Amino acid sequence: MAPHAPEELTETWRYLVELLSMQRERFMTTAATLGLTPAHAGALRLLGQLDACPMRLLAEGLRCDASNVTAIVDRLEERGLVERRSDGRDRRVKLVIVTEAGRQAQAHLEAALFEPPPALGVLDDDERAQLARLVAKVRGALDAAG
Amino acid sequence: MAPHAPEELTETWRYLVELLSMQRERFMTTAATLGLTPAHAGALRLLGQLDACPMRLLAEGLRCDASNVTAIVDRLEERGLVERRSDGRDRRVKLVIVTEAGRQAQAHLEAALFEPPPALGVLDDDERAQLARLVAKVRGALDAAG
DNA sequence: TATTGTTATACTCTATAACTATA
DNA sequence: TATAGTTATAGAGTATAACAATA
Repeated sequence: MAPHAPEELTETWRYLVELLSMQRERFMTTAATLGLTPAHAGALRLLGQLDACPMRLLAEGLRCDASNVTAIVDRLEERGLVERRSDGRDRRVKLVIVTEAGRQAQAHLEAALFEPPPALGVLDDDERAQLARLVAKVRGALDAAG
Repeated sequence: MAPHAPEELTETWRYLVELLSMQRERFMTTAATLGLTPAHAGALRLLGQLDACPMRLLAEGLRCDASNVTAIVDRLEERGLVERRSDGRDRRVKLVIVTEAGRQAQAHLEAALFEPPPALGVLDDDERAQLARLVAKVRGALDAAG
């Protein structure tokens, strides 16, 4: 680790932060287009990682109280994006299932979040490879640090 | 512009987005440490760019209704981070002035937002220069696009 | 008449506590 | 007794409308 960050790196990082801020706005715009608040969009996105998710688990993932999840899933269900289904083994738990329409909404949200911004198109093949290598190296350090 | 983003770039961008997410948490943690909600912290940060900011202008910067700014500035004033002062020329407007304590809080928030994460320390001088060049190029395209 | 900041008010989001049905 | 989901309710955040002072 460097003792303290060099000026040059600070400036570079600042631009990256600005670039990524625009990405966040893109996500919120996409969510609004789908008629979803950021919270609802976040829930739907989280559901993309599990086939059938108990309400309780969803609350944990969203880092909010379980009582809120009821309203959030209500809303998503009204829009036909998810369905509630009983769990066969434990009749207390309700599983949230993403519908086909929900899958499409998820795809839009994922694209808004993770699709590289057009500005990256100015990089040529070599530069893209360079950038990929640098980011991979940083990521390696990140994973090692936990 | 590339016709569509190559897979390799998508993966690179995804890691960058993850890195920024951690940065956002760092900002919120710092805000909480200072006893500020994200909204209040954002207001204080915005005030760092102007010596004396009319309430109305602050509302624009925060992209919220002017009526909210009253409560936000009230809170910041209670904590001794800002002061309200009348404008000499137009007696309708009140200027928000950042106090010395406010300046210190601003510095903490700026650092949390823009200080490069420790993971970037794994890059050596050459790699830092490479990264700076690539990001500068992307930024150039971004500015050109508006 | 228009504008700045404020207040009153309503709607949303989120958290706590109490309730139900299961386990 | 403990747990999953729900409901009732209270607190913050944010928007609209009406108001007083000033332009």
